[in-house]
Amino acid sequence: MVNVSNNPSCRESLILKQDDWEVAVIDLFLNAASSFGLPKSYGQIYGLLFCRDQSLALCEVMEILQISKGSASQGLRALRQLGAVSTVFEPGDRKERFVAEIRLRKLVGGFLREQADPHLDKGVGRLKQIETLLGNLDNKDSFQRGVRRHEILSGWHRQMSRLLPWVKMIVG
Amino acid sequence: MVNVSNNPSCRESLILKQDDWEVAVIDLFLNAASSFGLPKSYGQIYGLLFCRDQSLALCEVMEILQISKGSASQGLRALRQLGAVSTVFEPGDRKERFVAEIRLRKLVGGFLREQADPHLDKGVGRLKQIETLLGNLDNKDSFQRGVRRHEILSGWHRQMSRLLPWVKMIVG
DNA sequence: CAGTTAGTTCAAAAAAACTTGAACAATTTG
DNA sequence: CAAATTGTTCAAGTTTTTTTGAACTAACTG
Repeated sequence: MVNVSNNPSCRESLILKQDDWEVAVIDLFLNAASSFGLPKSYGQIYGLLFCRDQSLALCEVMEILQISKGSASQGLRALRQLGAVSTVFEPGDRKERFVAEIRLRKLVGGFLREQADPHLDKGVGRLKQIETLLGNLDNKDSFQRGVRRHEILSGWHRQMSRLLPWVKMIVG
Repeated sequence: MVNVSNNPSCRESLILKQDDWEVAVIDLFLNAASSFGLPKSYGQIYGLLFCRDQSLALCEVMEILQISKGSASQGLRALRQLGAVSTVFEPGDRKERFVAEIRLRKLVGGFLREQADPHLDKGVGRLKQIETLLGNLDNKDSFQRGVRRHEILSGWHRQMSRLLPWVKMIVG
């Protein structure tokens, strides 16, 4: 096995080789990422790390997946932010190395924290804004209709807020 | 109040007028649609119908939201498919008219049925494919690693499948 | 049955999202 | 401290998604 890498600083040999099953798993995560509204490259990166026992460095991720430095850097940062990957420093190595978080509870928790919770918070602000607009209204019919809609939305908001803790619990 | 419409066949007067609070609600749904991975126009259309007591026809949706016939047609079809809008025929009117479904349970149920369930089903196929690829493998280490990953993914799949009925229950 | 009207379809245009890579900052090594 | 290494940033390029609108089908109407 020769060094597939063009970058002499990047680790050589077996680590840069992907098995067929790994390609399939990475593709699975690529699709999953899309359907969660995340860029495909995030899915690929997570999928690669998910497959490996050993941590990988940014340059290895780049070369195995054939993606640019920018994508790898941004993807790894976002995944870390989501709690889906964590960093490891190996002694005598300057490079930051990455491993996948594989506990579903942590993955779901991170996703909800970073994606769902902010939406619910923004929702509170939007509901307040709608109240304000209803306050400035003199048309009686429209006002009553608006109040009813505001009540419905508030109810939905409450139910969604109740749901999230259960999701974390059932998955965890 | 004059007829805002350019299309003489489309209903005139008050119905084409939007209040400020309606604009805000429509914008809320526009954003919500994006974050569920649906086109923004779907959110706008749903939001408009959500605000109204009276059913609206395709041409009214077009004119109020200032979107094209194609968008309105496709959006209404997709929303109906999701169970988020339903159609009404008023006697003596050839046009199909639309109203929003506002029961959260129905909305969530439709979304899960059309979006989540198909992904879980596809997941079964993907897991089978990975098994097959592992079968064709002679490298012992890679095989064992692949089997472990397959087990993890199967576990996740099972947990997600268990979760969905609960979501429908808690929201309903 | 010719003329309207309601609604669908889909190729092309527009907009949005994602990726790239070169310039940059920060750190380490000789 | 100069050179090398690691990683970030972001404007520009690419790809994907969404929207448009003109051509079309179907169904009603006088």
